[in-house]
Amino acid sequence: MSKHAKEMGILKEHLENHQLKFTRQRELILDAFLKQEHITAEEMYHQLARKDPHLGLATIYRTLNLFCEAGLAQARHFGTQTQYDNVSHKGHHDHLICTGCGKIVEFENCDIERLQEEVATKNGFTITTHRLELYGLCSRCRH
Amino acid sequence: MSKHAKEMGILKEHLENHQLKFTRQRELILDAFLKQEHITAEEMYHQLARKDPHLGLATIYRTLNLFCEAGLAQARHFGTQTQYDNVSHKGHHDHLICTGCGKIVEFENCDIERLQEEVATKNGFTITTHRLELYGLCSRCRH
DNA sequence: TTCTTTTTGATATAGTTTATCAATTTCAAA
DNA sequence: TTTGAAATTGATAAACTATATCAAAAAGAA
Repeated sequence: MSKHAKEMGILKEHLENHQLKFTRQRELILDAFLKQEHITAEEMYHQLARKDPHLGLATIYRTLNLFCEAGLAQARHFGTQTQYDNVSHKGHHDHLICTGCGKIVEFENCDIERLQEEVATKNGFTITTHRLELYGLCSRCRH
Repeated sequence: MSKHAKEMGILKEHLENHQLKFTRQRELILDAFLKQEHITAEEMYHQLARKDPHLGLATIYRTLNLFCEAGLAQARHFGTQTQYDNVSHKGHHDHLICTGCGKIVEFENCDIERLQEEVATKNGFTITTHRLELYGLCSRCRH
């Protein structure tokens, strides 16, 4: 049994529910993906080229987008590229980012999460995930 | 005197401090920009094409990036395009995004903003800006 | 006005992601 | 196990966004 049995199960269920097929490539890409916190399609392409030189870039893109639909990944536009975040690694923490030195502090705040739910409900939405990033200066950079 | 005298002043000061010149195009683009909460370069290109058909797309990009440097605008990667947010528009709004149909609802929540400040202060940060995106399904896509 | 520097518009280029399509693979049914 | 319809893949073309290039035009100080 694989180390990633749970996520593999989520993927298989998604595939079944959408008349999609379980392939060697999808298994390979999921295994590689779950080892990362986040990765770009290009990075994964080069990383997997060693294991399977014939794995095409288009397949990587298609598969990572599939993972997003299955709820295993989350796309995030960063600079000019798209980062695919590993949702299972992520937990529920948000980020404080210092624009001076690049320092990143993770935090969790239940009250904020509760208010987010409130806003969503008020607008008829059901939240599956979210992203909160606070940009500013840390104490050292402010001086 | 223009309706956007304050922002025009900020731009002119930035231009002077950087040996840049005040041009008809920069004035035109700033006027159009300040009427929006946020806009893409492409949208602005089409919008201004009616007033000045010869205004090039490259100039729009250059100028919007200039506004970012002057602190008048803020770039935000959204979907495949870059949104240029109007900073002078005080009520910073956040986004509810439907992963089913792509529908986007803007919202504002003072309580959330207050809690964000709290978190930042606790960690020694001073927030200059933030990004909050809630992903989920709208009422129509849930059914 | 003159002259130097910056800017502009048109377009080429770079870089990322998606579309296309013949060949291959999957998987359920026979 | 074999068959066959449907989905997937790999290679590559195409679409798209944003930046680079460069001759011509405009800005602004002298």
